[in-house]
Amino acid sequence: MLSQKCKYALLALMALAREPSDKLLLVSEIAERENLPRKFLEAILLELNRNGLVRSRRGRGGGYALAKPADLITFGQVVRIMDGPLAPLACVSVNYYRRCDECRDEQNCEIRRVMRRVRDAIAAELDGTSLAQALAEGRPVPGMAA
Amino acid sequence: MLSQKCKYALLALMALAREPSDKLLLVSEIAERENLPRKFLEAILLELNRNGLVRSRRGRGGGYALAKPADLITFGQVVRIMDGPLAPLACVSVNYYRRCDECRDEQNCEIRRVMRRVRDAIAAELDGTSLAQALAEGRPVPGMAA
DNA sequence: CATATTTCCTATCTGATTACTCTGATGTAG
DNA sequence: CTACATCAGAGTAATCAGATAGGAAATATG
Repeated sequence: MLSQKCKYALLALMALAREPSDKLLLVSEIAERENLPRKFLEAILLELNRNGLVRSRRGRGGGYALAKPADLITFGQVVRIMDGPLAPLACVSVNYYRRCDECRDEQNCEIRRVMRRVRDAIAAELDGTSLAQALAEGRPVPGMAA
Repeated sequence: MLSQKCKYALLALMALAREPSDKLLLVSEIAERENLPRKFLEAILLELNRNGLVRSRRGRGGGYALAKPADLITFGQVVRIMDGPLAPLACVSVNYYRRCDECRDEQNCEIRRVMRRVRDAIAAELDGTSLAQALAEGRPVPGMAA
């Protein structure tokens, strides 16, 4: 399960993705729109900023915007920043690999084989979906009957 | 990420799945073979027993065996028992559904839509793989060249 | 320049969860 | 009866989740 932090990050990023790329949103605006705790959200946006997903401007007229186009930010990037590995076991993680302490023969571990497939399935979805795509799915083409 | 508990449970179940269905293994035997903390494993097997995946016999000559054939025990069952929901968000969980507190319009949540696909992908792998299958993948047909 | 605004940064807090261990009760075979 | 093994529950230390608090730094505006 994703942490609240990660979910909030995704909600905030989607809110920014809905705006024109030069429009700055205040933390408090995002918090209100998405119904999120303001202070916590502030910390989250800070982290997203440090990781280059978001850019900010301080002082009056300041706020946050996406640091790059919404089709270049994937769910996978966000989850990895906020929660770490996508993989169900560290020993099948591509970006956060770590050997299992108890493991004697990693190559022939059946559980690992299964979990690798799970990891790949998760990564395929999350790395294959950008903020822009998620947004587009939500707003189906007008005139296209349901 | 799966908990250690869940990983240990899978390791223990795979160990049992390798044995003939009537053979009882001691907790200490499993712990030694799989390199797991004995007391912790004991608690885990107890939980698997309560949930009907494993059967036990006490006293001298006792031990644990699978409660049903290895092809009827799926990874999904084990993970749900030990760690709960497979889904990345509770609001897309089939077995552990819970609404998000901050959510205003679940039907139109774009994040939810993405996470539903992730959940389905995870569930397809985990519910689609039994202990028997995992075992079979590990032991490729002899005579079949690599 | 003064001031209001807004992000940036560090620190802290509380409660829950994780990963175990300990002690003893209960059941079973010989 | 007794050695063996699971069953049961409490206990514990460390970590993490989910926040909040308070102030420093930057910036637009008058």
